[in-house]
Amino acid sequence: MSSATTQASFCPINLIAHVGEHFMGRHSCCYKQKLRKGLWSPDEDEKLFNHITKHGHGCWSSVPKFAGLQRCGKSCRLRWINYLRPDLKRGMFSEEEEGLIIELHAALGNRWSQIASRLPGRTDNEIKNFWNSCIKKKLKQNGIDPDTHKPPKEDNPHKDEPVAPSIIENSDLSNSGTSESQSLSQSLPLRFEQSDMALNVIPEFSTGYNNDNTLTSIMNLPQDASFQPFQYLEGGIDVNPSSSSGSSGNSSSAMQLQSYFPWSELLPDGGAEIHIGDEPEDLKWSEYLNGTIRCMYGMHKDSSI
DNA sequence: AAGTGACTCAACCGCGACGAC
DNA sequence: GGTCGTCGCGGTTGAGTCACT
Repeated sequence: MSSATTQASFCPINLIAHVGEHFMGRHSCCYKQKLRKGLWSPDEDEKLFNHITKHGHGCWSSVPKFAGLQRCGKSCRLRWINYLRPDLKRGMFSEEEEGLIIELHAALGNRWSQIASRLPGRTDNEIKNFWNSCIKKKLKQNGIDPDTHKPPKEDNPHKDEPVAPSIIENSDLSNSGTSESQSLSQSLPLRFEQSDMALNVIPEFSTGYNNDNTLTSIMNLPQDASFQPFQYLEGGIDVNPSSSSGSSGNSSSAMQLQSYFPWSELLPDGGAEIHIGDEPEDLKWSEYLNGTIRCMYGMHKDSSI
């Protein structure tokens, strides 16, 4: 069920029938003031929307009073943020958004508000629901623990390796959005190998945000002569096997990578840095991201997230 | 048509952080 | 330093919907 189909009770343009009289119990504060709780009626939505678009929300606790609502400020704030805000994006999550959510969750954990801040038009609540209802399931189906972003411990060939130094504690991404000028120094050791995979050499990725708020993934290419970047970055790219088969070492792989991703940069150590956000618009984002995710998670080529 | 279980998602709840006094 | 009010966050709940029998 898409959010679009269920959010029909009100939209600023369209008032659609909605059954409104719900009193499901009250906050203590709401009880004291005999405030309403539960689902919002179209009338309430309209009052709140009109008030905030005219006057802004200011102090949330005073909003219900000035908007003529029998609600607590907290409830008004939630309704505005999750439903009435005009900049909200509606409908299903795109593949690109889904991939980004997974990547950000790997870095940030359940910090939904920070994840939401990287997805314009999406709310933390929406992303949290999407994660819990869809992505978790898909990752499990692909043999990935959604909490650790790794295969379950018993199947993890790297289980004896030190656990990724807490991505959350160490990553710049974990800093609350106060400073977007994070460097790219923190690594996300999402690297593992599965013998039954078509892809048997998994490059290691690091991600972070640049000063300009673009997301960058650094792919540390393996020191392996057999590495062919397009085993990983597949999708929408015409891979010429003869050109990649001659690759010897990560340096040439990186060069190949850059020849297909001209906005990427070669790094001094032979790796390549991909700037997500700098790519030409005509690139199929989903295809690129799919490749990235498969890469990060070491999925079988044919598996889908 | 009715019953049931799975699923989705809007909204609630409780808590911590923060600032003002 | 203590108290209070406000805000924002993450976890949880439960009504509504759908699919299946």
